[in-house]
Amino acid sequence: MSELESEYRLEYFEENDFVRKECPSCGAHFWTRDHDRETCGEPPCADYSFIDNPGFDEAYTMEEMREAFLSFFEDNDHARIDPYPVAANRWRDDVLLTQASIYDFQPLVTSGETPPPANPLCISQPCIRMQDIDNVGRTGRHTMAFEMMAHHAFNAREEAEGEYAYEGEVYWKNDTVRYCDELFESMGANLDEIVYIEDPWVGGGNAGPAIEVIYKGAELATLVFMSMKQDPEGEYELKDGNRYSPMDTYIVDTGYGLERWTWMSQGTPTVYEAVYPDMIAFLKENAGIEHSEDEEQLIHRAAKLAGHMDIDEADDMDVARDNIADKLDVNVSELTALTRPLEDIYAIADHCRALAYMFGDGIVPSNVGTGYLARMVLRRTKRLVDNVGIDAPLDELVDMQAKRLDYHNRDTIRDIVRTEEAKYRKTLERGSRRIEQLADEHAGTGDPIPTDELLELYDSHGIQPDMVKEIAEERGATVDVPDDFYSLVAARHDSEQAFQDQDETDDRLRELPDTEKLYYEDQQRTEFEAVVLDVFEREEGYDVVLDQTMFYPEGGGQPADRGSLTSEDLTAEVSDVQIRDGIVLHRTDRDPGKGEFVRGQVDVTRRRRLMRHHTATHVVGYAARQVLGDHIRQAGAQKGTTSSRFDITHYERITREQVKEIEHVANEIVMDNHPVKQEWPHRHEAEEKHGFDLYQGGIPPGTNIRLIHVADDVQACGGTHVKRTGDIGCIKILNTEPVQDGIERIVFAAGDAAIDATQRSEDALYDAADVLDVTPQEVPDTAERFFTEWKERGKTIDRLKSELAEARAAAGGDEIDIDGTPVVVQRLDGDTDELRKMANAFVDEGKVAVLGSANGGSATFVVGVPDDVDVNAGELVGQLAQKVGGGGGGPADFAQGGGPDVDELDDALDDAPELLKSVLNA
RNA sequence: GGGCUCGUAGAUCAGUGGUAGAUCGCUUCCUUCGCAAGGAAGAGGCCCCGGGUUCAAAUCCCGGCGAGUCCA
Repeated sequence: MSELESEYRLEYFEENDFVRKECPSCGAHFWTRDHDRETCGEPPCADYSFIDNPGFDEAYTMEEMREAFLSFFEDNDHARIDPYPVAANRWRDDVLLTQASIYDFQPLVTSGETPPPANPLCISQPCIRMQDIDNVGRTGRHTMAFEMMAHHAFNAREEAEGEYAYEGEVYWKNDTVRYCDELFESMGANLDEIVYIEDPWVGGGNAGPAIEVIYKGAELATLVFMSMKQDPEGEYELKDGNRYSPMDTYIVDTGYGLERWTWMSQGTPTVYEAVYPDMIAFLKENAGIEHSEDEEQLIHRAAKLAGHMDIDEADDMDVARDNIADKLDVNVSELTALTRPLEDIYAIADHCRALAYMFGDGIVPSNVGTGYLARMVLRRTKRLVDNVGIDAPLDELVDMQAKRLDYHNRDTIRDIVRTEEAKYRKTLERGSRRIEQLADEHAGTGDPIPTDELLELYDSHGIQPDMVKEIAEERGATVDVPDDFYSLVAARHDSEQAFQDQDETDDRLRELPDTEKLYYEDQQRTEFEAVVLDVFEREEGYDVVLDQTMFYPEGGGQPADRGSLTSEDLTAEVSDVQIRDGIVLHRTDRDPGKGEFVRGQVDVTRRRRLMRHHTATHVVGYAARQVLGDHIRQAGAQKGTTSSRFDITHYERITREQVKEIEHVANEIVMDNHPVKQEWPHRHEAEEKHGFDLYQGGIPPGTNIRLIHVADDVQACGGTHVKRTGDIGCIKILNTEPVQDGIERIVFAAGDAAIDATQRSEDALYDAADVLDVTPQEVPDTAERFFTEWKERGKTIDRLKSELAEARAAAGGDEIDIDGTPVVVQRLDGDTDELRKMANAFVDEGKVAVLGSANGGSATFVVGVPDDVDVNAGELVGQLAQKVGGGGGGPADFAQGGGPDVDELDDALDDAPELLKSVLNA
């Protein structure tokens, strides 16, 4: 780290008479104007000194503080940028949630491939961090949801001119620190109390020097100077043990916590009271929490020490609590009783904000991805709400935050919360029953409920061990939750996933120029001429590279075109088309020859069908959004020639009624015959105009992107489309199915494929009608009638068999007497059911029944024995069945068996009296 | 995406290879002025679907469909 020391010797520090010091408590190096300062000033090396003693001239609300920050940087020539969604997986696939403002510009802007929306810029980016979830509410300063205010500058080294999407240096370290100082100054802060701690930053393959900004005990900002990338040959070894080397781009990445700044300006006991005063007041009142003057005092004093309550840093929460109680000279349990409900309330307000962000940005609860995170937060919040005794419905609490955040889809958000809450309630009900059952089993034994059971309850049924303890102990069972419970859960899941290697790039391929894509110029044309630039021999066939092509390569869920390439000498069939780094590869069965002129012919019928389905996909997506709500987003799509599937995010099953409505809306768009337009605007222009909903099928790289307009629907899309919606013909939804929790699949057909599909289902109906000999309209009623009749007949047959069995039994059989016991041995070819009924009938008359049958190619025996006769039916059947090459068994009073040797049946029955005799005598 | 659990009467669930069950609910009757409750009788099951193993599958095996849950 010492290698980085020079990185922090800034001219700005020198000019303003800062001194560099080492904290005697934690060893960190820091810069300060106060030459007498000793510690770094950050908890646990110091306490908060701004509670009840705000660090700024005025108290700001969160909204005011955001505006103050952004306008400060606007006045300093930064462009103000609108925030991005919290669902970062909408533009990158390496993370789920937006955790910092720099996430907005990774990876394309930070790497220099795409220009930033402005340079320099400022933003206030909503973020969600799940890592600190256990600290939320307790430390007074941690939140899961927060806004990271930031200013960024994207610099490129002068040597690298022209290689990146931005050039030269905007500003670097000195200006960044100066801005920070000036911002503090504009708020009326005491500059002598600001501490700049040296704290190198490493993460995500990048690194650089960084400075933590501490004021009155609170970390208010982090200034990161991202300038290095991971490199095994690099000259710097950083704290993660890896080596790093300088990059060509270097980026100012700052983070100013909006909530902390607001808190600092108000000096409330906790950050939560500063940022959600109304909601906290509401929750307190609803939960019936009131404090006396003395209690209020105590809470304030505890808050100043609460910086020590950090699960990561303090070894143990209880120790930290003890510490605080000790310093305040009060009883720990008293303090806990006072602060615990407050901590829950703070967490609820924070969690509700996180949920509002998530659902507001279109995340749908699920068992995977961001949806799962949302579900976890919601369930946790629900537990807290119940715990602290708040009776307001959860959707109302979330709505309070959604309203404050000004989301326009509040009805959907509430609906999602209610649906999800109901699901959780069911899970809890199921869980309670399971626990009660388990508790009753173990209550008498004196042993605690086994840990395995606890693990399964949690892992397979989502039941918290706390809940098991609570319910089970009420029923007199003991529960020991092991301390390492969650690591035991983790142990059940340890399976490594293999990473796929990237296929090596072909050097010869890289030399070739990008293929000119004629299919974008005129999507209706299917014939073209081209020059063969190169031919690669593959295991099966050839990959042909042309200078230009009409063939659409597989992409965006649209399958590749097929067709042929014809030269003077031969015609090669094109069976597949792929694109690699801008070069289109045509897979053919013959080699047309490098340098040849060829005429390309795309399979027209196939292409037309694909185009219809592709445009139809946009239309169906738009219609689904109209019918189901704005949260609908594409979660995957695959176009085909006979049908296409389109996966959408939705929180419940799509009903039949909704399907019909979607179909109507979609076909109206078709009938209105809207033009389908394409354009290639600059990506920033497009984003500004249409927002992130543009990127339904993923984010394309590049400065300009292709937009497809279908009626009011706009999407970034690289596929081929029909000219007007009327060309689709018609759209028929064939099916909907759940792909995973929170994602529904719509299967549909367009154009002639829709007709084909409709005809197929009609055929099925007609065939069914034919079988039933009724009209198609009568099929449902008739089917129901038949099914009911069929069931009734089954019952009738059953009854008749019983009656028949009784009648036969009454008629008596070849009854013999063995040692005073009446025995009937009889062959009667019927099914097992009949034999059983007859055997029962004989037994009712006090007779032993030995019945045999040859039915369906095998021999069957049933033996019934009255209670007062000492014969083991199971054994007897076993012996009889052996004679026909099979086996059998059953309880002592009633048994069945059989075997394949039907011919031996009569002999076996003949032997029955003898066998019986020996069993009786035994 | 991966792991685990579960699909049996209207509901909740027993049933681990040998005659499909319990509780609640439902219907009818009795008791009651009426209700709650009680008593008696009864109806109600393609044991999720399709294969396989077996003399025999609700039960065991494989596949599918559906539900739940945990992890990334």
